[in-house]
Amino acid sequence: MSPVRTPEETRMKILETALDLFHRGSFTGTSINQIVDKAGITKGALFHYFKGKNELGYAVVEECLRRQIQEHWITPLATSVDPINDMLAILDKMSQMLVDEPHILECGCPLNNLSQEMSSLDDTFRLKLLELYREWELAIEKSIRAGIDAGNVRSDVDPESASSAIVALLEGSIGMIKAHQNMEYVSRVGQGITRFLLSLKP
Amino acid sequence: MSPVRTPEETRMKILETALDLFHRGSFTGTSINQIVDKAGITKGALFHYFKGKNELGYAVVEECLRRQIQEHWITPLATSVDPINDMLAILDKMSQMLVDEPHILECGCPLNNLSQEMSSLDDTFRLKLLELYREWELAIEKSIRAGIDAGNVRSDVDPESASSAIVALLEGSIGMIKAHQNMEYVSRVGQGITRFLLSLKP
DNA sequence: TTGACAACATACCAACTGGTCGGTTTTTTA
DNA sequence: TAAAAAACCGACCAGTTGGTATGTTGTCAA
Repeated sequence: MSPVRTPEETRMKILETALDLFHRGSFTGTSINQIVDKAGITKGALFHYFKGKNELGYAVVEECLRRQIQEHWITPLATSVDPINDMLAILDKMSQMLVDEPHILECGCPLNNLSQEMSSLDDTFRLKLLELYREWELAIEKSIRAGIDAGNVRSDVDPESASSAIVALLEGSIGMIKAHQNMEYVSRVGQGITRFLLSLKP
Repeated sequence: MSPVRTPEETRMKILETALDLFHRGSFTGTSINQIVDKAGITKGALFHYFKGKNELGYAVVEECLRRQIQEHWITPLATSVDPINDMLAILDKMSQMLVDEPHILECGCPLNNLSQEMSSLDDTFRLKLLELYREWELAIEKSIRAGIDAGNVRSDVDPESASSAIVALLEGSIGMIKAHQNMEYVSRVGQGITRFLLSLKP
């Protein structure tokens, strides 16, 4: 007989439901009642695992969002010596995600959304999100250095400012995509991103 | 004797207070009570001028935010034939604004904030904000065309995708600045923006 | 088998939300 | 100058918010 209580799964269910609702709506705009309803649990369970709504948000950042960044950016770039082509490949995959999961077209990037919403309201949120951004930027920065050494990136590129600009361009683009909500804009801004990345090639 | 009731001023006061609170906080996170308190008026006055909170938001977009975009981007670029240098000059002015009005460092761009927050929640908001973005992009696009004709921009630059990427990069940058909240990051990402713009030069 | 504790459930709370409505005061119009 | 209309006030409303207190149920070690 399978156990009726699976605490790890319950916790995960809460985190994933919260992530999804924060993504589709917003942190402030999502109520605890919505989360417990959609997760099929009760407030008692939620407050058993998380001290409050903010703590739940922090956990979503540190567990869910960190995993996503790791998976999509940090791991693929970890051993890259040709970051420009590798990033273009990642963007191709992302672009495909926009087709497969259309709600991303409307809802944007969960990391960006949460950062835009909470950075000016709660410093703990801001710092936790900033940490993710730093990890992301550093992964790109490191790969650019490797790319320069391997002769795949122009030697006059400054890895620091380039990686910051790349992250800013990507987050800005996904934000604009959310406002446009159509694939024509996606390909238009995609061309712009591609041109920028190619301009870093020797 | 000066009139005790100045309806135009009252309406403006409401709009400006709402803009400021939406900017510092968010649309959803700002209550009507906050707005009327800070504006020194009452709910009766607010609902006399605006049917509801959403209508007030729409008016903020169409009146306040449009004016800001016009003032900072559209007018300066209207007659430009050297858009790269002219945009760099605008960015210099923006950078100075970050020093003079430090709350922009924390609160970001009101247009970007509202767009990120409301695009997936309310289609009327999205379309009104999108209109502003289109005007902004078109102003840049037009100036790039003029720049190409005048020999100040590379002829292989696609004005459409380039203008989209520029707006995305700028909005992304101001969003990242909001997460970082320090001037070092501003100059770092500023270098990245500068490099991108200069890469469009012949 | 039995405590002890973790894992839930549920009823409840004060504070706040956007919005309404009847009334008063000022301004404009006829 | 009278009446109509615009400008504004503030008490009130039903619904929702994040959070709590108290209880019940399942699990597992001793």
